[in-house]
Amino acid sequence: MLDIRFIREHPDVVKEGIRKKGEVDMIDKVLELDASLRALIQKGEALKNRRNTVSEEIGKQKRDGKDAAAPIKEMEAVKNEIKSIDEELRRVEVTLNKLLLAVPNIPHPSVPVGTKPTDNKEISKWGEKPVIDFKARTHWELIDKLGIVDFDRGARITGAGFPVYKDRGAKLQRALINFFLDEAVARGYRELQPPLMVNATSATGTGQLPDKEDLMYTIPKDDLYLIPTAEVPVTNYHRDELLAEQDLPLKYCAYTPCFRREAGSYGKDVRGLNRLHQFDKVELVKFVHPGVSYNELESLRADAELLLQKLGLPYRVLLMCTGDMGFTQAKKYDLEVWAIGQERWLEVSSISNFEAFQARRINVRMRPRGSGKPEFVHTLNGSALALPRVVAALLENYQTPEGKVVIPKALHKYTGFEVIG
RNA sequence: GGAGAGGUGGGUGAGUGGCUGAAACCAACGGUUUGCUAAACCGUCGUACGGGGUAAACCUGUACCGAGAGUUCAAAUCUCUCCCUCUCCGCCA
Repeated sequence: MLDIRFIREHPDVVKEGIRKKGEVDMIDKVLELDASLRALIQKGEALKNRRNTVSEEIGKQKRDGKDAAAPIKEMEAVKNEIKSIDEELRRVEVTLNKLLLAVPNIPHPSVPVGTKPTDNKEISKWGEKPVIDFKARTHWELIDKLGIVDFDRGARITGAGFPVYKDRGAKLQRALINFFLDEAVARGYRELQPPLMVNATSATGTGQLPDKEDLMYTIPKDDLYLIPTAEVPVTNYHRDELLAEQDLPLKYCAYTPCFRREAGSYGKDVRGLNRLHQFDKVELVKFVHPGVSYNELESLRADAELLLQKLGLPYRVLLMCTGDMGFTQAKKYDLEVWAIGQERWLEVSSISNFEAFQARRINVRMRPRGSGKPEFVHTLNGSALALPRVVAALLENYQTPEGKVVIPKALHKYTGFEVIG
């Protein structure tokens, strides 16, 4: 959510930002509602002022034993007027709020303007694509051969996109989760284990609701949502809190399964582990001072990149263009890892600065040192990392001519084995 | 799921219809003292949205004591509904 005052004072900047993201511009309507809301507030407040003054008078007169019938009569009329203005005000407020929740975050000036994947800017690359003298298998071919993930039985148990990991496949998952968490904790992130279901308020706070409801699995009977990412519960961890400036930045990491409906996906995108309805991820979340959020974004990116480096997986960093960014983000990087079997880049991390967009929705502020007024913090998050595609890249890039897979050294102490197959 | 107790400012916690935006304490912040630290003492100290002020200061209005509705001229305070927390019982991994 954007600051209504900012919208009021810089409508053109906001409209430009919305246009760049390719979203619907409802700013004129917002301004119109805002103006009538403020008119109603002023009218109502004048009447309430009258009510308060006269009521005080009545109290005084009664204490003095005087008759107060006349002012009481007057106040009955005022009371009704206040009530009808409040009702109208409420209606306008609800409409305005609904609209404001649907206004996207505006992109940072450094974000390239564009709508297509080719408008994303590659800003760096790490590692060399492996060179091999045999035909590389895809990870689903390797999985089939090694028997470490069972898609068919998963589909029988639940449905497509819910694989069962087994034997060394299961152990590899567990190893990666532990590796990612240990690395995060070593870099100053506090480990949280949050709920896997959230209520509607939390989902609205991070921006999944109202517009992305179809992304999530819902539990209608209890009015809950399965989390699509740990971002949702972890960012809401400090909802409605006033933080102390000296406690910032607050850095958290959390491992959770993630649940996504992914309606409408098809083709090679969904082969094997490329896109699942349930997958594991370690997420990093930061609450930071608004003045330093772009530095924090870079260090968050570095934290995620380090994992890929330790795993020896070649990757590239993309600065996402305005059209490829989500509704809530001001700036976003994607990390994409090279998978030799599929000969394509796989997104394994998405690292974003939301500025105050989420903080305003979830009402997380910090009190500046000294006597300043509370300010909204900035929130950021990044995957570090999403497991299935890391597994996919690991299998494909570290395969041997015989179809075995060598485990990178950084994982040995977590897996307890050095090769699969 | 059943019974009971409770939800007040950054925190603890007073407050049962008008003089309460809210005592007191703690924390925080500013200062005095001190060789430094600590302690002690003095002072400041809720948030949001308006209006005034060139503006910081400051003055002023309204709202907010879990959420919503109601009673009343007037609600933190009375009534109802809902949410949450705690205790006991039941069920259960």
